[in-house]
Amino acid sequence: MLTIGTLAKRTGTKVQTIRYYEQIGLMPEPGRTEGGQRRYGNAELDRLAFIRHSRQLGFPLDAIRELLDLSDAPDRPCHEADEIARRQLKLVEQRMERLKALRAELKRMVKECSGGNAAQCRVLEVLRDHSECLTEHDQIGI
Amino acid sequence: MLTIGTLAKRTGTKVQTIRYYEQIGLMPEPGRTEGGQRRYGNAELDRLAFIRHSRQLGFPLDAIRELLDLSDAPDRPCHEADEIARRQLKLVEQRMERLKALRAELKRMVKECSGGNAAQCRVLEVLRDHSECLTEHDQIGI
DNA sequence: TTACATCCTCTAGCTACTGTAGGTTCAAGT
DNA sequence: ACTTGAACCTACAGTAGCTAGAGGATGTAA
Repeated sequence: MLTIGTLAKRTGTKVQTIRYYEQIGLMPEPGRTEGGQRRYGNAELDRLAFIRHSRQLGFPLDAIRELLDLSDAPDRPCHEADEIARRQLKLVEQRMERLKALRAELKRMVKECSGGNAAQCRVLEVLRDHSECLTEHDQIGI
Repeated sequence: MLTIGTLAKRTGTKVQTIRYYEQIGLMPEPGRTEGGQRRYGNAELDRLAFIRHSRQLGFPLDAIRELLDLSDAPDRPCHEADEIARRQLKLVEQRMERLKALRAELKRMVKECSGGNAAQCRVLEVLRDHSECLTEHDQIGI
């Protein structure tokens, strides 16, 4: 049986995060000692590892919830999981494109900084005037 | 004089966002009509455009605050602005690297999906076991 | 004058956690 | 058996950067 602290260490999670996952129903309510402390088994360890790994791949908690449901029902066809992964892949690719444009713009800003004072600063100038942009970057969420 | 709605339209901002910027001190308190409605001039339009453009380039509000301070003091040397931009560029480059690794992993997951049912699904399997990863991806914030 | 779009304040909610306060329990050492 | 100290407990507040809604006031054109 594992304490919450041990579980946290094994999965690279903070203790509070585990309690948070329990609160939102992503982790089950575990057994308790007489004194009221949580104790976990291997099933919970696996489940948390799954959650953490999915998070590292950028899946939002909602998607992870769906994936866990699928994982709990081995008979269901897997194209749903595939679709969730494809959706995530698409998102990642969109983010990459956006970051590429931003990087180009930032590189240009930094390169053109004259090193004088703020009045002539190209960095500030570029920020002041969107029309100077070489690239399009129209949504804000990165 | 511009109403808040016009200002919002001109800068591609939501009305609530402008009020939020005022609340956190990023935008100044504007003049009001007798009835209490906000009215803006061109200085505010420029300032908001600056803020929005900086946000689109991924600068956090704190950095934008610093940039606005610099922008308000044309005599200060510009290396501070340059440094903020460089910091942002570095962040963007880190994010790109991370996304590249994630994309590789997701592509592999999707490619190997057998199309059977959840029990044999590679997507779920890869998520279950981090050791199957081909790439390292250890922080969560994307 | 009337209609109605737009404005106002205030509050709560979103994601995914993280931190803190104040108190309890567990396990190891003596 | 007793003490000590790390780890646990709950509950609440805070983070970034907005966004949405309620319920009511104002501005403007016909």
